[in-house]
Amino acid sequence: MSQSVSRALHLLVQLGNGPANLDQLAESTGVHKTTVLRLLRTLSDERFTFRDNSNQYHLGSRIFELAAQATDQREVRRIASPHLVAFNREYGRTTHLAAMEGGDVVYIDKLESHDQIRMYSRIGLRANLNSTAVAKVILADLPDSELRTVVDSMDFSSRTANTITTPERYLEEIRLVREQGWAHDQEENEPSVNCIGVPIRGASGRVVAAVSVSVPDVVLSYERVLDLLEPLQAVGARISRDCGYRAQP
Amino acid sequence: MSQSVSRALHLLVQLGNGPANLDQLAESTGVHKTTVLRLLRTLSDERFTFRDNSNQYHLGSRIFELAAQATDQREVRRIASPHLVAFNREYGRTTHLAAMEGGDVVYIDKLESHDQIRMYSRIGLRANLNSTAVAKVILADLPDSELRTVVDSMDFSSRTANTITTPERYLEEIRLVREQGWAHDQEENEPSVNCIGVPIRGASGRVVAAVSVSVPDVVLSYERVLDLLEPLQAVGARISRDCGYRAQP
DNA sequence: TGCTACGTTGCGCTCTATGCAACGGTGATT
DNA sequence: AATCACCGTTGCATAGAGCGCAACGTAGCA
Repeated sequence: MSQSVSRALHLLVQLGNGPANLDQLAESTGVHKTTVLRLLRTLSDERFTFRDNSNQYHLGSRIFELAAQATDQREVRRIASPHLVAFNREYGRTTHLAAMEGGDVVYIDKLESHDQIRMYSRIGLRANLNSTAVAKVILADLPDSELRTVVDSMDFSSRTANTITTPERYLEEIRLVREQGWAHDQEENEPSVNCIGVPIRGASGRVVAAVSVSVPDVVLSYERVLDLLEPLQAVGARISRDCGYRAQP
Repeated sequence: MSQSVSRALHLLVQLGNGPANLDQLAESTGVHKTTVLRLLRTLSDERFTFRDNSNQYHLGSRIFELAAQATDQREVRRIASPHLVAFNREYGRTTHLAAMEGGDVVYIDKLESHDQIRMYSRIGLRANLNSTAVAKVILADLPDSELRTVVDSMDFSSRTANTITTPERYLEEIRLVREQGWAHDQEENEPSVNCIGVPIRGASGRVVAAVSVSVPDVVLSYERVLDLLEPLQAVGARISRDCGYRAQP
């Protein structure tokens, strides 16, 4: 469909067979040397390729980065599952696993609480960015520039008296989350429901998902929910480890 | 430099953050939705991305393939080194490690024999495609279409009386190599020098390099060189294993 | 010192890639 | 059940991006 893109991709595939120089790539892809040079420049700008001292082109670090991230994404749910089940069995609280999809934070797994009370949430549903612990945890890992973009187009509609409704207040909250490494939601998303969330990191070191527990305050007060923080962090660490994350890389 | 390529790469980077649909990608990259669609089609054609049932785009299998291949390439020399040293210490023969670079097969490591005789070869030097065991082993792993291309533009100049000088004869030889899993060079590259080579496979399953031993017939007859085949295959298997290769995937 | 091989650049033309506007299907909402 | 909104998709016409050519520069080799 798109000629130059197609050609660039063929170059990458070709480099998969081993390093090569301009002429070799030009011949094996049937593209003019000049064009190959310019395509490789673009590829190199984005670290999809690089050139060594002897003018040989190689596949670049971005390929590894993307592969690591993609693996993380594909695997989290499967890897997290047993840990979430164990956690849910022991503490019996509503447990959510959420991940970034496009501009949204989406619930990708959910375990119900053992008591009668059910939360309104469903796998596949979008989590409110401004009022949930999982969203805070995930957004906190974004670089500032991207965070800005997301926050700028965020819907700050109020869901309870505690909902954060301004960008300024939200960015402050994100600062806190970054500092302490976990997030809370004190009746911000649903009245009388408190929630805490922790990040899951993958082999790439980036946050790939978040786990949270939600508890109605008729069951546990906010202070008692905080007792769950330590075990929740432990679960998060275990899942991260299984996803290939190594602390302080 | 190249607008559409640059945009396509940004899409890949964006998808590294998680799956996304058209509109989300259009917004995050600042490119018109229509254009994003067309770029993604090209990317999907080459398996760099794919689309799931709910129209979410994800990073595709090609990324993993490339990452695996690139890792293989980067690591072979380092991984092979101790094995080659051990083999060379035990059998004392000239040992070569070669890999595909561009359209060439290049020596990427060499260990000298313990006797006085030295071969004319050097790390970085290109191996003759039509007359060396390492080249035969590496080319034998190429898909037929690529093999054809290489053979068509191959230099079949004769180096000894035994050198293969026709494409037909060479393709026949490759068939043999594929069948038996190793290659020989009976005084085809240098007069009075016999050689056998075996493949190294990486995590991707593809041949990423080849190891060979070369012995002047004043030192060992061709038949005695064949005694080295089994230990050489063992070394090849060990290196392959360390490169992440798992037999019969 | 001359030669060859290869990376690189400027230029002008062509064809590709792009944005627009409109269509159609699907799923959510009331 | 009906309507609406959302989102993927297509045809078209234009702009300008990408292309190949030819020439230059340079490094390595004989």
